[in-house]
Amino acid sequence: MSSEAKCSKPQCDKSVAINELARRRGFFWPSFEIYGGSGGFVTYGPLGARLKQNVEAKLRELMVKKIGIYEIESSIIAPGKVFEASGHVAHFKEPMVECQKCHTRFRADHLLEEKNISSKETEKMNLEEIKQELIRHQVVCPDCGSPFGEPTRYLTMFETTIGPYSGAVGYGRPEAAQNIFVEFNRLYNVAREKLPFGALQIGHALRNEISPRQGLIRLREFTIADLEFFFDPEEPDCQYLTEVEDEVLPILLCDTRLKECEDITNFTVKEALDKSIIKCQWQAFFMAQAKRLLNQIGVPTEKQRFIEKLTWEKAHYSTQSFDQEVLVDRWGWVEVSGHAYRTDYDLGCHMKASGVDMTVYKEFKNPIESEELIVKPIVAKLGPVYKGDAAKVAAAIAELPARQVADAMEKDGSILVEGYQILKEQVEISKQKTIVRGKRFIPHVVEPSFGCDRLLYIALEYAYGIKNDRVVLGFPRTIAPIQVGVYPLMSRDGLDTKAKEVQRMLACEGFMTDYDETGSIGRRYARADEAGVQLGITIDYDTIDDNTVTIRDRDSWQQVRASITNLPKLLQKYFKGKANFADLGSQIKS
RNA sequence: GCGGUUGUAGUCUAGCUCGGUAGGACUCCAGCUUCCCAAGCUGGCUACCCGGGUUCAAAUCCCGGCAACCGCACCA
Repeated sequence: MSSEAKCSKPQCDKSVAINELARRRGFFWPSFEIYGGSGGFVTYGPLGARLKQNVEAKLRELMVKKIGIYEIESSIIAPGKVFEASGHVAHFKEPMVECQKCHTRFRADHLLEEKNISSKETEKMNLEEIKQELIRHQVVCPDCGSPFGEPTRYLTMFETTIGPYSGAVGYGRPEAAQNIFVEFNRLYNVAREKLPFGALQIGHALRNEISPRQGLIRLREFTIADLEFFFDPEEPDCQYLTEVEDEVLPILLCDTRLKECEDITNFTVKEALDKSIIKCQWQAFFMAQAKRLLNQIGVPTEKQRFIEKLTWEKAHYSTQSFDQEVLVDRWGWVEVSGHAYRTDYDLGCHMKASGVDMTVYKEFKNPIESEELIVKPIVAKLGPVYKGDAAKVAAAIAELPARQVADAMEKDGSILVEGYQILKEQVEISKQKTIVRGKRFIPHVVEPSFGCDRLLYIALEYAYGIKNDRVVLGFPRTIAPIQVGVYPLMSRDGLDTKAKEVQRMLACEGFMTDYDETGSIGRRYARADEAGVQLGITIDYDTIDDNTVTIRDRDSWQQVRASITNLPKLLQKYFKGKANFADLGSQIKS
């Protein structure tokens, strides 16, 4: 990952300003502060929790509602077998060595790889063997040339025991995907045994990072949204493709990357598929939806890109992978979603490890009829001749290809099987018609996977703006954590009572509302802007007379006047994007 | 994990050299004032990261821990 746009002075850095604002206004802050804190854990406050819900709702809207994906919710802890089968136990456990002098740490397998010992071999070694190999090849610290200390293994999964028996190892899931694979049979049943279908799980995942930094970007406990979409590899067409085929995807191709170049090539979804840049229609579809998701939480297309992963960067299960990245002020390009074509890898692994059949049955459109030559030993005739060996002889005959037996009988009238001369009359040769009506296979999977905490951070960063020296969080209206703030111009003369009535009415109509009566009206507008409150409704003395209010737009600071009676309908249209701010009421001259 | 820097109210910070338990600004809360963009006045709440040591006395000096920031490493 490149790390341009780096800034040495933390002051001029958006992330510092956002973290400060987030703490102060209650979007998020480091957890467990009263005990000194613990790195890599975060608590979302009232505004943050709501913003996160709204971002996740957007994801559901694009992925779940529009394409009929099933959503599940399963457990964070899983028995050891699950992650042994998936390959995570092997891949999350890295042998490390530390230089005794300069204390730099290295991956032992990487060091041995330079001595032509493949990572497959090191995976099988225990720590003592790794130590011996390091000594044998005289591997020393590449930085200072000093010898290494004892190798250790670092497991990035959280390990625990389930129940009181220490033998029952459990792991905190490092991704939400495995729950879906493990439950495949039930889900397939619920889907009434039809492909394609997808399942989504949004939930917490755990990775015991060595050193989490970068705030919300890398956490030890975080929210992941894994979508596993199952389809028949022989019918890979996506029926919604026309909805996205003109969507432009900015892609940084492997070939470009190998030239040490970061130039982006723009493809429409259609082009990318035609030119086989993206090999799977569904994967292209999800990439287009992912691009739209980021657009809708405030990231323009020119600040997004998809990176085609190089062979050695791809996870063990994937044949083609793209990472979706967004340009972030502090850290450059940051991954927000991964799009992997996982083939039948995961279901295959769980099938093998559990012994449970996870194939699906597909009926052919036209049953395949075939005529097969059958050679059947006639045991009644073999018995009297071979006595005790008869069964063995019969089995040996059945082992032979039918064609070979038939040809020999035709030609010689007999065949030599395991030293026995078998005569024509001792077997029955016939043609048998068989009808194959279908077959069983393991579905293929494309997986879009999102980091929800990163999405939230990015929504905040792209909303962050400064207008007249004030911070304004200009969220897209569909994700604003508070939709409507209600303010009495004065907190007396019945204006406050009226304002509370209006707030209550709007809350009952289903809007996210806030009420604020302290300080001057200007101060309250400023507070609201900083929290990203989309609209402000102010109750003034005219309201008492004619039941109208002013509505203020957070982004333009313009105001219009509308009747309270019309508010619910108007606001509903506005928040669904079916009305503009100017449509909400009559202009007010300022 | 390693090395460097740092840790004082919600936020920004003064005080630390040379020990005598904290001062400001903004925010927040209450009251007054104020008829639409952080106005003003009065009052109020709130802090020395945690633990240990030295000392009559520690925000200050020493040791240990934790956390943050910057580099290194790590990020299946």
